Amino acid sequence: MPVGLSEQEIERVDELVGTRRKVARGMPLYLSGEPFQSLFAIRTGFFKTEVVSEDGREQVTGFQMAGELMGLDGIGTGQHNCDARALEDSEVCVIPFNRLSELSREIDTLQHHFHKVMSREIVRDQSVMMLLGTMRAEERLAAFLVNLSQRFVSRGYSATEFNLRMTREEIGSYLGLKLETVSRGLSRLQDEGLLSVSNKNIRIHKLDDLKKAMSPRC
Amino acid sequence: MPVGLSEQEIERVDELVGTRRKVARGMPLYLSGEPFQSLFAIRTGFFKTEVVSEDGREQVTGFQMAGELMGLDGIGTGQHNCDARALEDSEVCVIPFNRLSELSREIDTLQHHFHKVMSREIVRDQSVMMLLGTMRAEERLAAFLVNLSQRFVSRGYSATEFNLRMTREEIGSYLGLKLETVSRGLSRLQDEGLLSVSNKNIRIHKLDDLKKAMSPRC
DNA sequence: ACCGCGCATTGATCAACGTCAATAATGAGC
DNA sequence: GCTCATTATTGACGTTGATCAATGCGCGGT
Repeated sequence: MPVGLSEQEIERVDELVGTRRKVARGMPLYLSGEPFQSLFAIRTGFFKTEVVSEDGREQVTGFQMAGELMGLDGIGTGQHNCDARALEDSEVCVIPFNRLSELSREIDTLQHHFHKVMSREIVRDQSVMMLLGTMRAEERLAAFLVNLSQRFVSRGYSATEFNLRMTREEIGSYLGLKLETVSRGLSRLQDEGLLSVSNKNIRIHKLDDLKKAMSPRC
Repeated sequence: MPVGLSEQEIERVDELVGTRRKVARGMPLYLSGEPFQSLFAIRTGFFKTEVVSEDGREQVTGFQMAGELMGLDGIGTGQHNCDARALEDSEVCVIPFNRLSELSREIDTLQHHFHKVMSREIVRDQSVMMLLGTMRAEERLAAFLVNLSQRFVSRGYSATEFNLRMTREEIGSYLGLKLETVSRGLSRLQDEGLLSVSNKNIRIHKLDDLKKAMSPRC
């Protein structure tokens, strides 16, 4: 992942991320409470992370796709603090954390890179807080779809046509809404002509207008 | 902050956090968009952090008190991504980030400690996401007060009697509520006999019941 | 290809919270 | 100590999204 390394350094980073692991759709990569030992970089596939509170409430805290790092929440306590579950058959690289720590003490580019990744995770979480704290249902949905679109396009896929890997209920959990509200919101965006929904397939017709729909009503 | 260092290491960490800075009530410690250079550890006082979105929406993302670290959000982009503002006259230690990076490459206890702090920040943000996504107004308020109580008690102050440093509006922004809802919620908790509110002064009478009030209604 | 269950859509109703408004109380600054 | 602006409280009403319910559809598994 990091750039600007020497041949030799690249080799050492490569052997750091030696082992791989396949996770079948629906199966956990890790569960809350399990001892933390490794970070995971997604090679292929799609995951959700979910926290469960003491009183049984569940909340999806994020959806992760290829190239993204999972498990950062476990460093602080030495135990994973959320469940990570594959939304489709997936493959991850296993990154033993103590070896990452050692290596990042020697390769400062790697250290910087790792710090940046953690920091961006904090910023990402804060923007979700803003979404949950200030946006209305349809705005949240628009923001969610625009975010997905951008992440797909940065991976070389279409910005305007993609398949959702998660259910309405999971989207709702992530956005702080009930699944019915998600469904209604999608129908409404469709009625307004911004996109077409057919189950999990999304075709965005007016990406600009969808971005505008993230802001308070006209 | 870290423990288990040798005399010499402690000395080096001490000189890392050399300079201090006073921030008067209402003044910013840093603003969104400013270049990121340092982290800040609060010595005394009380801060809020606040993000402002493109369309002008504001959201308080946290309240920080003595011993807590601010500025982690700036590492990823090299710019601060939120405003940090003092809620009372405060003093912070300035921690130049590149020197922290260097030193943490040499002192692995420091490195581990720093990674844990960042990770805990991620976990904290996720629990706020859960609060915003799943809790009702009164539950959010109860959770907020219990959290404050715990943080005060871990600093040697009373768990049951303290002064809020922030306005109802700031509490509301943090909890995704309007200030009127915050005010009504506090009045309601008072009517139920769980606590007494007099402006910014809070006296918790039944901490256990307040904790129960964080869960869905009886 | 078929079956069955999980997932999605849509409608009707309701409660929670937001909005608007009026008033009261505080405390910061002079 | 006084004054004014800021902050807080409370009420009446409106809106949004949750809840309850019924139906339909699609996809995974065999």
